[in-house]
Amino acid sequence: MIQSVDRSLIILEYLKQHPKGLGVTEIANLLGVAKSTAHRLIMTLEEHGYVKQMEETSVYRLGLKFLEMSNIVVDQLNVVELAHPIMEKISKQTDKISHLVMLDDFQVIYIDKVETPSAVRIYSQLGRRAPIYCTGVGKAIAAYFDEAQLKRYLSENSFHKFTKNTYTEEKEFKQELERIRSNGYSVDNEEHEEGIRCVAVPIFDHLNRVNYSVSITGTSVQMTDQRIQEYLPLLKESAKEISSLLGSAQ
Amino acid sequence: MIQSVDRSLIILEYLKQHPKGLGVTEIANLLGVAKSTAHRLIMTLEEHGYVKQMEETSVYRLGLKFLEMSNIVVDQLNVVELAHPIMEKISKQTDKISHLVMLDDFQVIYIDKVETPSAVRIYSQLGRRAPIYCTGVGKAIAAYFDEAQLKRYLSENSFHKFTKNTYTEEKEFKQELERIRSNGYSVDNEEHEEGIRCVAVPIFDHLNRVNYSVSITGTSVQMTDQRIQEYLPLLKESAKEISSLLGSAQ
DNA sequence: GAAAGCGGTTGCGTAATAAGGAACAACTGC
DNA sequence: GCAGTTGTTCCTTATTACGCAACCGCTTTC
Repeated sequence: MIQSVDRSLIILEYLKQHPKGLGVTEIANLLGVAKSTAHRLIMTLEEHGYVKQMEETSVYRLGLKFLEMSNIVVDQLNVVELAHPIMEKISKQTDKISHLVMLDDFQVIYIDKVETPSAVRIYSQLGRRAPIYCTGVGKAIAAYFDEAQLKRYLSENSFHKFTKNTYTEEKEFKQELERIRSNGYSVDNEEHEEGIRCVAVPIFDHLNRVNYSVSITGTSVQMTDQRIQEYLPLLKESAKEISSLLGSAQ
Repeated sequence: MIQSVDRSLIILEYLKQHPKGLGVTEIANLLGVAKSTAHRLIMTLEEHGYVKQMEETSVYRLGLKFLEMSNIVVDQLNVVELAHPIMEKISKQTDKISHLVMLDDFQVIYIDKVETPSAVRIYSQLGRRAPIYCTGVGKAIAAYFDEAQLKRYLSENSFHKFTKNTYTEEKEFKQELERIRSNGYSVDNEEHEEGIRCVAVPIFDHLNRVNYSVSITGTSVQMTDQRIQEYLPLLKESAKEISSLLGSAQ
């Protein structure tokens, strides 16, 4: 591990956590280094566009370079290109948001979203990470973990209670995964965010592994059990289509 | 400038240019350093999620961390949140793509996009940079450069000819900016990409500066002059609305 | 109006780190 | 089975990153 590279990336992490920006002195204090050290690290990040100094306040914020790089990362994920038109169909037919997520380091990360103008407004979901155990999209993937993977997940994860509906017992969670495998879909019953419900199904790849899932998301008022049942055939068919585009035999 | 930080960010740039990924030896060769040096730089980037090693091929690619950071950057741009519902209205009423762009280092960068399922498919525009002189969105901003700014832009810019419609003469370009100020809108007449036309208008901020613009984009078949005239009232009204949300008196 | 304090920035000498080389392991191709 | 290549690890040393001091600009206080 190279200390100065590590430090510069930690600066980026602090700026992530402080959206209004941070000054040189604050960054030096947070990092535990001299102001001149912090300044030089920041200057190097600024040179490459990863940070930007605000004109009036002199504080530094994350730079637009991340948008560029993000664009490239998304382009590398061929599942996004394959799934997008199918998600547009889902969103149009249900007038709801459709999300595509990917498993990464025992969390899910939102890699695409399609919405309609009247769909409930949830901003900047792309790039957002979320837990597995209390999201529909996460549970839809976890249901297909192999035994070793599930064991490792459960040993590393802690069941934080986001809402009154969040599962916090390992046994309950395992039973829920059982139900999901049986039903072929999962539901986030306001387990992660109050007022938000979604239904999700897994996407299988050419090796029949599940690293992605696709969902329909709405408010808990909109997403009644009956409505979910109505949407399920479309969602399952869509996931099947995406899976087959990825080379799955399922 | 800290050399090892600089090097690690240059590695990211190489990975941006090589979407299929690069191995340690290739990166070392491109950087002109020893394999062990390259390896340690890459390991540090990987530790923070900025690169990821592919399982089968051992090559490194850009990591998902960029999606996360991009999410934060977009959240910091309040113009995106303010403009988005208005862009949805534009896209719905015109059945075309609406783009929001921002000026950055004498280029424009796409910071939001709204599309409909039947709109022409242009992937991963978000985060993409484009020239000012041959895009509707860029010209809509450049038309409002002050004299010093325009002078600096013209001294730094080179007029690469993307299509047969691209302006390559400074005089022609200046005359075009004059027309845009007079008309209150600009048109990209397949100047940047063959087959793509757009109409764009500037967005004024509270200091009456123009750092953003919003557009309607479609194929050249769809975006006839007549159709553009039809769309203009909606687009101008929308830009006015966004401008006033940003505190502009215009 | 002057002084104190704070933040951002710069330059220099030195301590600590980053760098390269060598070696090793794993894999591929002939 | 061997040669070649790539990725990875460890150790010594050369080079860089670091911290300190000083400076500049701005704001606040007296």
